[in-house]
Amino acid sequence: MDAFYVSVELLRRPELRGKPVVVGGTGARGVIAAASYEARRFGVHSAMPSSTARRVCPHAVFLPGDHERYAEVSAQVHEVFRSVTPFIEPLALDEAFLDVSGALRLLGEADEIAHHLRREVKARTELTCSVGVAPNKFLAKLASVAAKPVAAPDGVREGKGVVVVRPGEELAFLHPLPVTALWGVGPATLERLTRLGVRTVRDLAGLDERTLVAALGAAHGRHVYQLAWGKDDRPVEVDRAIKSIGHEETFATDRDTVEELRRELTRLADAVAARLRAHHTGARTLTLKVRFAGFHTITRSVTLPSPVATAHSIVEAVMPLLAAIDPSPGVRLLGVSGANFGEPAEQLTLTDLLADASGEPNEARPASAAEWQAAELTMDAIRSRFGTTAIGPASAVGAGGLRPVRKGGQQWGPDAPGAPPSGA
DNA sequence: GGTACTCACCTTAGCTGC
DNA sequence: GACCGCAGCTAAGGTGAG
Repeated sequence: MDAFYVSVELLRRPELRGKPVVVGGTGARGVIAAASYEARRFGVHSAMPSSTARRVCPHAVFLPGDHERYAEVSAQVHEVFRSVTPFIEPLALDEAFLDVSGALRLLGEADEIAHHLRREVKARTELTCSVGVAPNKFLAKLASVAAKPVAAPDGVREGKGVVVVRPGEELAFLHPLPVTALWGVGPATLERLTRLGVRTVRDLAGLDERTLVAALGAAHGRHVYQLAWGKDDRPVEVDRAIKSIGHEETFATDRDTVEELRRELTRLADAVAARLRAHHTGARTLTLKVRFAGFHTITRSVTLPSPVATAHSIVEAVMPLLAAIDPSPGVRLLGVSGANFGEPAEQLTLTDLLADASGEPNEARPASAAEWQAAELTMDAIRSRFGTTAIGPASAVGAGGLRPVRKGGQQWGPDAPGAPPSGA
């Protein structure tokens, strides 16, 4: 999708069409999620700090993001995809790989299918998308980039909409591109490649594979070398199982006591646990992430004997890691994630819980793991009926009241004080 | 001096068991 | 008993994508 988040906002605000519009964090610590092509002319791009964007494009209209709305539109787009093929690998809310090799007889050549998709997406959502067609995923991705509109300082050029790379044309398409076009070449790899005199994909393809392995490591070096020759045999994966679930949050102001951090940790753990239970799984490895005021970031992890799926168990396991950290320099971000999935040791259902409700009165003793699980299952039930703000762990409540964590709820940084919350 | 969130994957190092 | 090589696991950090 082209400038997806901005395009969705423009459906509600058509008077902003043709103007520089950006979507993202409104607070001092926010970043840009998407910029209209008119804003990109001034150098605004996604992941740019909002403060920088305001400086380089002060006349742009800044809008908070609405993750839930984008997910709804994304679902509509994916319905269009499913009308063409069941072989879909979602890459992001606004991007997916489609294996259309099985639809060729029914719908025509791949480029005809691409135009069909663009028409259907436009008819369904009023949004435009760009489609890349190629023999493999990596080239299709690059072709879709080549199909997009271009923002130059002198104006916005309309994109081709569809770019097809036919078998035999791969290297002619690929080799003139800058090496940063390759998947896996970010700032760190670029610096190493620049030291080897590499600027274009052609330069890279001209190197010996062993040279690349020496410079980038075995896996990365071999991978990048294969890509430089247009080789990518990864299939379109329809059911990619997730391997980790996590939440992290940058605070509007730094936290500097363990007690404050414990409250934040409980909120984050509650959100992680709820998602683990929604996936009917638990996590054995728990990772704590702390970013200090100076942006130095550390991670600490622990692997448990068996998987857990309650906020209580997560906090209990991670709290010693947090307690060993000195928060006095100020902590700007806290995160917690779970991985190494497996079935949680004690797996109650809501039915078990209701059957137990007639049991004996509680004594003055700490709650058991099963009781914590029962309590959190009850929270799941209440939230599914009354919404995520209906209930939360008491130990997570701070001066600002209950602030539930939702996936994507604070995607682009803390809101500006006084501004309407993102998604409002 | 400013840099979000989520997820995947890799590298390196240390430890353990065989 | 000491040592070596290897595999497997864990921990921490880094890189990259969208």
